[in-house]
Amino acid sequence: MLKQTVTYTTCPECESKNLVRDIKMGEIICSLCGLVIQENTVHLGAEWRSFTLQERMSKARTGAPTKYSDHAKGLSTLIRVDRDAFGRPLSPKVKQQMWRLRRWHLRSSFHASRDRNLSDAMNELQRLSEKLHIPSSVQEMASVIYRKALKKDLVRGRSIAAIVAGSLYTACRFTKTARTLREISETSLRHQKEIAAAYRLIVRTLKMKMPIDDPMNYVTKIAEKAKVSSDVEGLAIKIIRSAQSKLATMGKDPSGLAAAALYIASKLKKEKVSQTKLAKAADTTEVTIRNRRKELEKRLNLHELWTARLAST
DNA sequence: ATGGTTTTTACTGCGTC
DNA sequence: GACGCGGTAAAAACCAT
Repeated sequence: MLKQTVTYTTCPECESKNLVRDIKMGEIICSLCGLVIQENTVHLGAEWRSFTLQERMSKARTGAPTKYSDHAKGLSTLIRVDRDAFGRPLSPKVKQQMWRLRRWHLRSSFHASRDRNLSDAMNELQRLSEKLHIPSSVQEMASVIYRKALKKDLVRGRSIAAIVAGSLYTACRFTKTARTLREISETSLRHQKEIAAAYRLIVRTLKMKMPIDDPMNYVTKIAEKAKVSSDVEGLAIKIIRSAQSKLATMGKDPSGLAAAALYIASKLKKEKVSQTKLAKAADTTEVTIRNRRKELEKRLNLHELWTARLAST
């Protein structure tokens, strides 16, 4: 098979310059639309592929719901401190030595279990990041968040995969990387609710100050997915901005709002984009787009839309 | 647990290509 | 007919209390 040797600087699919070289997978991908531009060398990821959930579950060695509490089971050999092998009481001096030994025993196995937890978690994080094409800097941040969560004992009694997904989502939100909770939960082994709970837990206990989920962050992603011109995209951004100043944006699904803004913009520019397309790109429904559109057109009356249009043409 | 808000699902009629 | 568009009602999901 012939290898493609052309090197790109922009994504041929969406014109984005945001290309990422993924060492592990040995390929170059567009971090916005996820297109794999160049597949070249060694593939260091998982050697198996899976097509159904069941298959994935059975093949995955990393994502198994290993519980933190399992580690107690490895500790069947407790060192006794009060009596010797014949059941006779020990002298205070020996007793003290035994306490020390016991403490080290506990401590070392604790460390071992923590290491295993961490390596499991990092494997899972790697898997998710590959599938979702997460920029490595964001992935790095997710791993830091996970370590902090581990230190705060948040993983005990919960599934590692859920906390990992939660950490990843937190990192995405924090860095304004446009990945929805649903996208993440669909590639994770855990359910969306569980991951959302993990996210809230992480934010709360680590006292992270999160930036609000800005519809603006989704505009470019949706625009490129639905193949909308950058002209329309710019207008959509203006629409959202003025909507935000008019406080018409709170409590609403941000990606739905972004899609509606794009829809209005495309209509104003007579560049027809169907609701269905936008809805699919935004991972929402046509109804939501219609509702947002109605609200937007009501709040920012036609006059403003016209001036916005004039300003951009 | 519950009630209020938002999104989704499913179904409708209308116009156009 | 197929498609896009707009609306509605009811179910489901979400959130604060």
